[in-house]
Amino acid sequence: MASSDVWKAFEENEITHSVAHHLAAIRELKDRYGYARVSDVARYLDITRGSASLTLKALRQKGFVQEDENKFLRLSERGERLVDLVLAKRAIVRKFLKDVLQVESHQSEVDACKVEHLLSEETSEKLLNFVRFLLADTPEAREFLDAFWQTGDFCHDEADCPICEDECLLRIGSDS
Amino acid sequence: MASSDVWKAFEENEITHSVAHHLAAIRELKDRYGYARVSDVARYLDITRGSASLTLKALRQKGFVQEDENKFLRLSERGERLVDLVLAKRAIVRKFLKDVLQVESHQSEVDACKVEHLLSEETSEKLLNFVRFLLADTPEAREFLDAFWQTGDFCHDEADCPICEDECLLRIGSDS
DNA sequence: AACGAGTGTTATATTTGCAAAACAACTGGC
DNA sequence: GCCAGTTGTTTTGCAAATATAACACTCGTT
Repeated sequence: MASSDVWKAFEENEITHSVAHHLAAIRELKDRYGYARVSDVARYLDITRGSASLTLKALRQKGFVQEDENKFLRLSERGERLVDLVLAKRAIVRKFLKDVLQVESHQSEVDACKVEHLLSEETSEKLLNFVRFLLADTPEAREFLDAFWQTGDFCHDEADCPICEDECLLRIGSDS
Repeated sequence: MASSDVWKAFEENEITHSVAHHLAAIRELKDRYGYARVSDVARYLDITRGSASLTLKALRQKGFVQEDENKFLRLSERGERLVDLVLAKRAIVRKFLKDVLQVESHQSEVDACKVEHLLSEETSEKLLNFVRFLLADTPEAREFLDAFWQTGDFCHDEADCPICEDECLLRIGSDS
């Protein structure tokens, strides 16, 4: 009666959504303006300096962030690697949602941002490969995508849907 | 300097991960054993009865769960609709990860479970359509999938990757 | 009638992420 | 040199989501 291991894995993520964005903020600010201080991160994320100060202190203690002699922040090696992974995942998902599924642009941003820090390496690598293959200019990919985009809604008929053997994926399509 | 609206949208979800699983537990327990009480939910989720009691009380007050004269729980109309959506999203994502991307089975479960309650309706509907189209037995889909699965790793060469115009999706593929 | 097991609730504590406010340190203009 | 503005920290408070522990109720057995 215990399928608890799966859902409890939710907690066991390397970082939280909040932390991911603090780290990404440092990356972005340094890229754009050449430096990132606590206040800059706070402004960028639209939180108070106090909050940012606390979160960033924790990140310093965990070794993701380091501080200049002049209070300038930078990512440690670990921090860089982590933010690389997170930003890559965000980009991959966004690309997939926007350019393949053709989800509306802003919604793609939001959805990608929500899941970026939750996907496993395996999933994101395979999704990356998939998107690359799909958007490469091979005949198979082109023909498939053309057919898909042309079709529009494919199947809202519960009876002869080729997927719904084991579970019904259809309630989401019909009402809601 | 404020791209804060996107990442803050993370908080504005209809339900939390925890709530999604409490509701799903009621659904599952009623399906399997015919009833669901606070204790059953707690056992199923491997949390204490106290926690389950509090969470379920909140869900009663929000109108997602109702209580029998004999302390038996059941989902309200709204609760049923909500859990339908969440379980549909979980199933869609799992299907995509497992049967298209060929992510390892348990990892598919975990990743699907992590994002199930975060995806927008638009994204999940479009993903559903996509998966249906992919797994339907049309020549375009078959040929495309065959080609994809046969290819294995597609492109780990940063130079001439057809996707990486605007952003580098490659760091995830090369090191890590 | 009493006892023990199972059940539900409540009281209290912890953690996380944020805000608000108070404070000290620095900076630049005058 | 001084005053205003900016910066970083700290303290305090809050809300959500858990946990633990203590308590009360019900029921079946003896």
